[in-house]
Amino acid sequence: MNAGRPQKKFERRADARPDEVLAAALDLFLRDGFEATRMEDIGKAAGISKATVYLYFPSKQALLEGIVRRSIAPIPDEVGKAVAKLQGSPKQALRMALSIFAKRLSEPQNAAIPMLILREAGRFPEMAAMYRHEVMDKGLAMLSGILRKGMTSGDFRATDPDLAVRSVIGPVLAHLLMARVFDIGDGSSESMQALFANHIDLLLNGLEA
Amino acid sequence: MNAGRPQKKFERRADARPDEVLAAALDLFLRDGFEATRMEDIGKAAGISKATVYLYFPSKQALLEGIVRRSIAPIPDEVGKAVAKLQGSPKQALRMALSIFAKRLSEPQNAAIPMLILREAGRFPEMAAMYRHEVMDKGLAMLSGILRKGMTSGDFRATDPDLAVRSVIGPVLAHLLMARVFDIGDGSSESMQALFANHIDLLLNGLEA
Amino acid sequence: MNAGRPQKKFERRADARPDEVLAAALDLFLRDGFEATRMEDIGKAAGISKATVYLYFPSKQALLEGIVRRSIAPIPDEVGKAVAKLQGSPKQALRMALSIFAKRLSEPQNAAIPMLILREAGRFPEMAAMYRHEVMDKGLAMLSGILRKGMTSGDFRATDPDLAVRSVIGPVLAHLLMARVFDIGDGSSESMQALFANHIDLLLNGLEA
Amino acid sequence: MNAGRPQKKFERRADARPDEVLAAALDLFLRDGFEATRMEDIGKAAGISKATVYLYFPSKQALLEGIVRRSIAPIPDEVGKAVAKLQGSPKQALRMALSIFAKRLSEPQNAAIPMLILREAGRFPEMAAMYRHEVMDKGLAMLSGILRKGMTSGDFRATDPDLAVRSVIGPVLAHLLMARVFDIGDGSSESMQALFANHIDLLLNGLEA
DNA sequence: AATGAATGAGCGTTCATTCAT
DNA sequence: AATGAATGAACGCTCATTCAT
Repeated sequence: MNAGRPQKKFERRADARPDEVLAAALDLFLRDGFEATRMEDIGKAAGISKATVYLYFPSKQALLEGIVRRSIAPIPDEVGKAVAKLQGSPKQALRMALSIFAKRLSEPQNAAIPMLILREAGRFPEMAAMYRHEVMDKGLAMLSGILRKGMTSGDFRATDPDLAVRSVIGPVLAHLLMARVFDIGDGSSESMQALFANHIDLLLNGLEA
Repeated sequence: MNAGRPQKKFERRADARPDEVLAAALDLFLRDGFEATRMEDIGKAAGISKATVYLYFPSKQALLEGIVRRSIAPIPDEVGKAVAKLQGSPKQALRMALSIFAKRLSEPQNAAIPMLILREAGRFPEMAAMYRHEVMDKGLAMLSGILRKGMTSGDFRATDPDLAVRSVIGPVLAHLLMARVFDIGDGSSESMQALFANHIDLLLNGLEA
Repeated sequence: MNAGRPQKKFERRADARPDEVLAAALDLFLRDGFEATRMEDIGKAAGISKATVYLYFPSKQALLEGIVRRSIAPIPDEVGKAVAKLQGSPKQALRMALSIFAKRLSEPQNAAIPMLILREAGRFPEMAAMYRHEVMDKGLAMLSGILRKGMTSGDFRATDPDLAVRSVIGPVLAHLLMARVFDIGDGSSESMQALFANHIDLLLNGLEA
Repeated sequence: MNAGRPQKKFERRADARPDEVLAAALDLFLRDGFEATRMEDIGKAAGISKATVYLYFPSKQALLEGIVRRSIAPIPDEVGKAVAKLQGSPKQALRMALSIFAKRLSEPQNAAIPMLILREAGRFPEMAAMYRHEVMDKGLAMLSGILRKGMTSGDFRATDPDLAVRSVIGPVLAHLLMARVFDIGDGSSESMQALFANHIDLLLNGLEA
C-alpha cells in the first residue's frame, strides 16, 4: 500500500528537523528561561514528541549550545562585510556602524540570542566565552578600530578607544534593556531611531553647551 | 583537627542570621542562577539548615526581594541626598551622581544584583516591577532632573532629557555587562574609575575634535 | 529464587495500570488514611514508581475521586435499574433495593470507600459534595421514592418518607461501622446477609409482639 | 520586686494546663483532622507556645490518647447510672435508653470523640480497641439486655438481639452522619426529636400497613 | 516552667532522561 | 525514525520534635 510517491505535503524531512527544534527551543528559552522550559514543550512546539528531540540533541544543554553555535556561525562574515562597507570618514563610519548595531539589536529575533546569553552566561561559561570570542571581540575591535582611526586622523579627540566603545554602545544597550526588561519606554524601531539620533548627537558634540 | 571548635547542634544567633542568609543567597544566585539554587545550599552556605532559612524568609522569592531591598533600593536616595547637599552646578551634580553610582556599582556585591535581576526579570515580573519602582524610576528621575535643570540654566545643550539619561547610564551599564558577562576588561573599582573619567569627559565634551 | 521472573526496569502495561493504581491507593488510604498515605507507597504497591502514578492521575486527590467514581457512583443506578426491571410490589422493591445495597457494601472493597469518605470528608469538602451528589442523593431519592409509592398504594403505613429512609439504611450503616471501626461482629458477606434478614423483618413488621 | 501575692488574674495554674491543652487539641483535631493539625496551632489555641505543649504531652499521638482516655473515664459510671434508671417495661426502657443515646449524640461536644475515633481508628487501633471495650461493649450490652428481657417477657418478638441493636441505633447514626458529614437535613436537636419519634414508631410497629 | 530557635525527615510534584516497541 | 511509557533525582516547603536559655 501507499506504493506510489508519497505526498510530501505533510511530511517533514529529517534534514530540516534539527533547525526546527532549535528554533522552537530558542523561542521557549527566551520566553520562559532555560530552566523553566520543558523538553516536552520544545518537542510540542517543533511538532514532535519529547523523546524525538533526543534523537537530534543529546541533552537540553546541547540544545542551548546548538542555538548559540548556529547563531554564531554567520557572524564573522557579517562583521567582515560591515567593516568592508565602512569606507567614509571616521564619523560616517561610526555613524553607520552604530546604526547597524542599533537596528540589528532592535529586532527581537536578533536580540534574542544575546539576551539568552546574558541570562545563562553564569551557568554556561564556555558558551559565554565562545560568544565573546566570535562576536563581542570582533565587533568591539571594529568599533575601536574606527575610533582609533578617527583619533589618528584628527577627526576625534584623543581618548582611550577601548573605554570609548562603552560610550558608543552603552546608550543603545541601556535603551534596549530598559524597554525589554523593565518596560521603561518602548522597544519599537521608531523609539530606537529617536534614541539613536539623540545619542549620536551627544556622543559627537557632548552635553555641555 | 577541629579540636577547638565545639560542634554545637543548635546555635542561636538569631540577630545576625537574616543578613548572613541574604549574603549566602546572593552568592549562590549569582553563581548558579535563581532557579538552579537550592534552598538547602543557601542554608548550608549560611551555616544553618534549610528549614532554618524559612524561619527568616517565607520563600525563595522573598530572599531575592530581601537582597534587592537591602542593598540596592537605598542607593538612589543616597545619591539624591548627596546631590542635594552639594548644591553645586548641574555639571557638578551630574558628575557627583554618576560618580556615586559608578562607585557603588563597582562593589562586586552591588554590581551583582542588577545582573541577577536582569537574568530573572522575565520569570518574576513582580520582582522586575519592584526593582523598576524602587531603583530604576527613582534613579532615572533624579538624573533626568539634573539634566533638565542644566538645560534650563543653560549649562547643558537642549536635548530630550529622557533619552539623554540613556547616554548617562549606558556606558556604565555596558562596562558592567562586558566585564561580568563576557569577562571583557575587569570589573574592578579602578577599572570603573577609569571608565567613569573617560565617560564623563565624552559625555560633556563630545567625541568630535 | 526469582529465577524465572526477569526484572525489567521498564515494563509497559499502560492499559491495566490505572485500575491497579486505584486498587493500591484504596488499600493504603484505608490502612493509613488519606493524608498519611504517600504517593511513593501507592506506586510501590502498584509495582510502579511514584512518578508513574502521575502519568495516570494528576494528583493525590484525583486518586480518591477516581476511586469513588469508579466503584461507588454506579451503584445507585444499578439498583435503580434492577428495581425498575422487577416491577414488583413496593415491599418487593424495597427488599430488592436494600438487598443489593447490602450485598454491594459487604464486598470489602466497596465497604471501604464510604468509610474513607466519612473519614476525609471534613478536609475535602468538594469530595464530600461529590459523594453526596453522586451517591447519597441518588440512593436516598430512590429509596424514599419506593417508600412514597408504598404509602400511596397502601402497602406501607403513612410516615415521613425522608425520615424513614434513615430507618432503612441506618441498620446497614451501623453494622458496617461496628464491624469496620470497632471490630464488633464481622464484616463478612454472611454476617451482612443475617443482618439484612433481621433488619428487613423488623423494618416491615416491627419489634413489638 | 513584686514581693506581695502576685495577682492571679492573668496567671494560669499549671494544674489546669493539661486539660486546656487537650480541649484545644480536640477542637482542632475535629475541625482539621489529626494529621492536618499542627502542634503550633494547638499551643496557640491553649495560649501557650508549641514547645510548652511538650511539657505536658510527649508527642502529638499522646494528645490524641489523652483526649480519648479522658473522655472514656466517666463513661462506665454514666452507663451504670443509665442502666439503673431503666426500670419500667422493656418498651419504656428501650424508649428511654434510645432517647438518652440520641440526645447525647446530638450535642456536638458529645459527638466529638466518637467522630474523632471514627476518623482515626485506622491509624490508632489500640485507641479504637480501648473505646470499644469501655464504651461500645457496655452500651451495646445494655441495649441488647433490654431487648432480651423484652423477648423473654413476651413484649418483643423473638429476634437475634445482637443484630437488633443495629436496628435500634442505626437510624440515629444515619441521621447524624448524614447531617454532619454530608449536610443532608440538619443536625439540630428538633430534627433529632422528629427522627427519634419516627424511628421508634417504625421500630416498634413496623412499616407494613 | 516556658519558649524562641533550630533541624531532620518527609511529602507532593516536576522533569530530563531512558527503555522498549 | 519515532514515540508512549517509565523513572530517578530533585526541589520547595512543612512540621513534629529537640536544644539552649
